[in-house]
Amino acid sequence: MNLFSDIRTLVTEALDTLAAEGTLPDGLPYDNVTVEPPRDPAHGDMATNAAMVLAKPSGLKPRDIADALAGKLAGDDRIDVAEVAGPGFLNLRLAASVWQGVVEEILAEGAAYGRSDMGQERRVNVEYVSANPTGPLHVGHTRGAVFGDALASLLDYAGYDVTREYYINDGGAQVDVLARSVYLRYLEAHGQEVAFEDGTYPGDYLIEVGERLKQVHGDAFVGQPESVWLDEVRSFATEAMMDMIRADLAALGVEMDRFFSEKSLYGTGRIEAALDSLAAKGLIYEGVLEPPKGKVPEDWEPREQTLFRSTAHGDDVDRPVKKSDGSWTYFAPDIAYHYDKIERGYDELIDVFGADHGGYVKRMKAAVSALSDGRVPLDVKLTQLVKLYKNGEPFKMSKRAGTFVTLRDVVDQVGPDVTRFHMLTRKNDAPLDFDFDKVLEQSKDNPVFYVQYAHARIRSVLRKAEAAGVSPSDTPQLRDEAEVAVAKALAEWPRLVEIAARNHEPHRVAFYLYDLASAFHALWNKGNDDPSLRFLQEDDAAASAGKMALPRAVAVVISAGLGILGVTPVEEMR
RNA sequence: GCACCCGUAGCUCAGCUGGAUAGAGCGCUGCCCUCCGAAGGCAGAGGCCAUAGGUUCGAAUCCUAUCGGGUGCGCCA
Repeated sequence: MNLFSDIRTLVTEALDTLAAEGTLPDGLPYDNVTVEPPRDPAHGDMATNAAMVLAKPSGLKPRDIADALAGKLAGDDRIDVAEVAGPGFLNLRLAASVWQGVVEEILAEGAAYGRSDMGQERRVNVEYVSANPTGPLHVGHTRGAVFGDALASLLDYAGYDVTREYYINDGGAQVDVLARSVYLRYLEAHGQEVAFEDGTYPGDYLIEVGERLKQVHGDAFVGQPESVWLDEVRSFATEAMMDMIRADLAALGVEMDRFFSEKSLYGTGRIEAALDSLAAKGLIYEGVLEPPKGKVPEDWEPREQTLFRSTAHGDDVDRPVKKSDGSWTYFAPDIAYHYDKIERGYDELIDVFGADHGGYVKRMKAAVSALSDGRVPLDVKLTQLVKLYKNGEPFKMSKRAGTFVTLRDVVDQVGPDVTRFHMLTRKNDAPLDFDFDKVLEQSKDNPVFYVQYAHARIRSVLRKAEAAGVSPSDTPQLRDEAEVAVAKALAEWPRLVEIAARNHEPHRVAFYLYDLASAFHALWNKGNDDPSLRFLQEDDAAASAGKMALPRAVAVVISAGLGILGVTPVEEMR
């Protein structure tokens, strides 16, 4: 159930009636008719712009339409007052029974309240993290992981059929570098002195991998040329890194449905097939790119390459798919990968990248548009930088100095719940401050705490009620405006889910939960002054029973919201 | 030079498919705090929504230009 869409239906039905009666012309488009909460609560509970939107197509004055509409709506028992205001808004004040009904509905539906069928089971592939398998996940990956995972859950909640996917970049030169680095650690494990030159990964996390390589292969690779060991060491090392990455993700509570290997695209004709598909559409050609305007690279020289005519699908310049030596650019397997996703039948694709890959968006969209003939939309979400702080002081990261902060560092210090919630307290494309101390602070300005606290308070009250022998009623009595305000916040949840899902913006859920918690805490605080507003009515089990309904409904919605964010609601805060 | 993202209160940021008098937290000012669960509560001040045009009944939101910040820009992924 969604109160806003219910009322909108009421409005459009009233419009139909007016049309049938001849007050309005037939066949007016209702597409732009909205029913929203007005910004100013003094304007009522809901407002519709129907009269203004329909004024032009009907040739009538907005106020005349609004007056007629108000007359129709006033007859519905859900509407207390319908009044015309401003340029033609129709403000609706809903009956008290409506808000009571919302709470009853939530208690009846439980976790299903707020779920939407908006997605119509359309298949969506959300690709996120996709970090190179050359080391542990760092903070930047953490944000992408949290964002992608919450987005996937949100879409699932909104009725989509979601696949969570990780693209393993195990086909390029960087995994050769990884293999050589592990080989050095392997030699080290055999007691040799080694030097880590530029172009190798000196990280300590490879020491163990070198030792395990020794355990498996003994000294078989010692003193041997690269041609002997490279393939074996590369796959050994890549798998070791992916094991580590999977464990990192698990620590954060992220579980992928599928890991897709870039390497699996090579030597299998998959890349060729994808490019053939583009070639068949006349989008592949041999050509020479113009040098970039302004800042020309020093070693620039014109060169003929195999190019994808991405400009035909909205890109700024055409993009090379082959290097001058004939090997694929990194773009080629990416095209093949997205071709694969399209062939697997997804209705919609979402890629989550770090903001430093922003320059890659247009060509990827162009590729998907070309490969699917515009049928499959690709949305690319970029996650901005995470700035780390400790005690309010910027925390400098340096691989060299060993102060590199990994996902594991973060999760070990503050836990997965705090990490996840805090990472969603900003829009994905806004930079995020992450202070190791502040995110653990128990105060109102820490949304993580504030929302959890609301849930814990409710659970505490319910435990006390149970101990006092109160059997909670499903029928609330909402008398005070603070109680009604909470019910109104609850009524917004289904609508919020759809807005957040439509925009691919899970942070909206976090902000909503903060607002809901805020309304709940306000009611609680009011109970401090006015005992009649307390949930537990001393020595009055019957009164307490009725008071339990509202907080129970709040707990249901907070749990559902936190569930989307991947955060566990707590029972107590001690 | 070009592309993308951003520019909203002193600070950090929300702001729905365009909707009415633009919101929250911090900070600031004032009052309250013998309160189911302490990690406080209530109220107030504070804005040319970067700037200038345009679209329309209506623009923080859409379009154009300009200014400022960030990111990226053919053989790194």
